Amino acid sequence: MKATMKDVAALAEVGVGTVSRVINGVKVKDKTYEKVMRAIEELDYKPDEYARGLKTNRSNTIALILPTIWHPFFAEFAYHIEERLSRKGYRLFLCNADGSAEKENEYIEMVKQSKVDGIIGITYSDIDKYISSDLPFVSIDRHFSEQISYVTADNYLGGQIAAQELIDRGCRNLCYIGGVSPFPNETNNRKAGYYNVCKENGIPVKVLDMVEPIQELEQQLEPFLKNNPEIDGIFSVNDFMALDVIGVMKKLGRKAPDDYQIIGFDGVKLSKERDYLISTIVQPIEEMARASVDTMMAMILKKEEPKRVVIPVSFYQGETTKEKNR
Amino acid sequence: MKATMKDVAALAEVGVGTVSRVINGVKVKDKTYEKVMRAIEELDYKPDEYARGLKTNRSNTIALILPTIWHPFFAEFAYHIEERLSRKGYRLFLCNADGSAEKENEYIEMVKQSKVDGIIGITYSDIDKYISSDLPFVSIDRHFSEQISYVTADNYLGGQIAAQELIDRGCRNLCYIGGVSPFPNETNNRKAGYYNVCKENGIPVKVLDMVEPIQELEQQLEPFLKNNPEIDGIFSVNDFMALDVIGVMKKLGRKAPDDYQIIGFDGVKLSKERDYLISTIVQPIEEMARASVDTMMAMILKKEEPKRVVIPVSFYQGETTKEKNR
DNA sequence: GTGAAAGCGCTAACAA
DNA sequence: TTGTTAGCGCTTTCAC
Repeated sequence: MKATMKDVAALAEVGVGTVSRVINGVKVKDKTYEKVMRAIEELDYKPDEYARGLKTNRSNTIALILPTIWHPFFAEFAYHIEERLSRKGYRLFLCNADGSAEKENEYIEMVKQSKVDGIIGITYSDIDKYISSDLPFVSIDRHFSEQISYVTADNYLGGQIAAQELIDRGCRNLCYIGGVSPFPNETNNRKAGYYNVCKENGIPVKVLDMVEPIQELEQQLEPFLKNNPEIDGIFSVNDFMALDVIGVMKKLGRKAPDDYQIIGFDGVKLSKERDYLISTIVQPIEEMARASVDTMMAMILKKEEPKRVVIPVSFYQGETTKEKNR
Repeated sequence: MKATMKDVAALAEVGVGTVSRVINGVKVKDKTYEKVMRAIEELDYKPDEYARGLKTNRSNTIALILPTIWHPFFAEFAYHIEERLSRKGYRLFLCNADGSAEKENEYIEMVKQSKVDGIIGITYSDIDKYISSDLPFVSIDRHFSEQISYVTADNYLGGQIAAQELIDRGCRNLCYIGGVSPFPNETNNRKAGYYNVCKENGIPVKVLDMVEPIQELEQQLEPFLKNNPEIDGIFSVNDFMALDVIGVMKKLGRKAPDDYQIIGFDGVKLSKERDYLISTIVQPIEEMARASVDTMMAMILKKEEPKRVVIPVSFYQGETTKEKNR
């Protein structure tokens, strides 16, 4: 039988209010504290979070809504979020929206009645309408309105860096390969930053923008790459896309970094111990997770206003670009 | 202001008990049902899970304890677990134990007072001592005692298949590359199955077993591979290890599948859409997740006895083994 | 500094 | 079939 606060109070010969005070770190007489702690120990008492939550309307739980945990970028993000939350005594609800706006909203609804203290979300649909303003919400990589906090990597800067690094390595015919989503998102900024630096340097830049969700990727990629053999530098919207491009190029008998150079985006790693897969613009995922949790905590604990956090990115020299000449 | 059951009862002009019945699907008069539903709609009423949990001692929440979500195998597993649980109206607590027995136990403790309905765990320490027998627990890939359910892939079979496939492809000097953990686990069976098939066929088999946690992997791998140049077939304990072996072999100027052949284990994919990385023994992760959730549900809902589930594995022909001659 | 008591929103037993 | 009511285990006034 699980011990309750009443049992503890009885054994320690105090009132339940006093036990509650001890649990919550409210000052009591040293002697009383001792007695209560001994009783807690003896009975292996653990406060019931549900009874507590019913009273206080707090749950020490954050919901994390992701497109899918089955992707190294989101998995790493979730890893860091969990790590920081657990350090602060918070639990994590994991929610895979699975690319469906419907499931995103279902989760929002579910999570509301689950009494979570806040939501951290990488979401693609128009979620802001469903967020009540009193539930702290931190959006990753997506800017809604002034009412909603967001944390994002500096995508525009990333595009700029990618262009500059390719140019510095001798590329003179650049291209961008990405997708267009029905929902506005930050990846457009990657393209814009890239494009502008190309223009400033008078470098021609071709663009392949595929409509998402992307069907028959290879059938779109192959003719584009075949018809534009002059391309010697590629920036792709993310690392996975870059892997696909590399695969198609291999079929065409071209190999990076000798025959062309390519830079991805994200800085995906298969696990903590493994390295980046290719040359890429690295998003500092751990920092983003830290910023998200800090922002969340500020909103929950100090009732602070929503914040906007933009975090710089950096270039990682992998095996798909040449060493830079100095 | 959030609506409570009392508000709904008042608006519908019924008692709270009736509202509760409607919510819980207990039969009431059609007319009454209508009235209550209209009031629920009108007030946008959502039952408070905490009040409900306090009363019923159920939470509709399962804890998933993993070494780390930041690994494609665990991420895929978590993905499928979440998917199936959410379909059944359950929520998922994500817990990264991070390779520490301490953190595993902390989570067990935390989760107990969080009133989860059950725990699904891929754990490495001696967790069984801390599991009270009344909390449903499903262990993945690890067999504790008769009191505890487990779901595992058929690791022994996987080892056998790996040996047979290598032999069928003309390999005559095999080796196994893996690690030894201080905690007993199922990977030993992979090795045993492999080893036995080699013996039965009179094929010599070298073994490199590194002590976990593995330090300076390359410094152990390189001399072993260099000193045993006759090796033409390798089975490694998992896909990541295989990638490391492939990396070192590349340095030594040897390439799969022409210079040697290698088979991994796990069937890791970077994401749902992407393919397996190498030739490998595929664990049917989705099936394992399904079996785990089904077992959990049977224990929670029907109070069934613990179960033992072993699921077959299969070979995937990737680019690190030759086509089989027929 | 501490105990007594009200009540958070719900379920389930009981009575009608 | 339905309404009334007693708590689930805790926090938090309010007196003392």
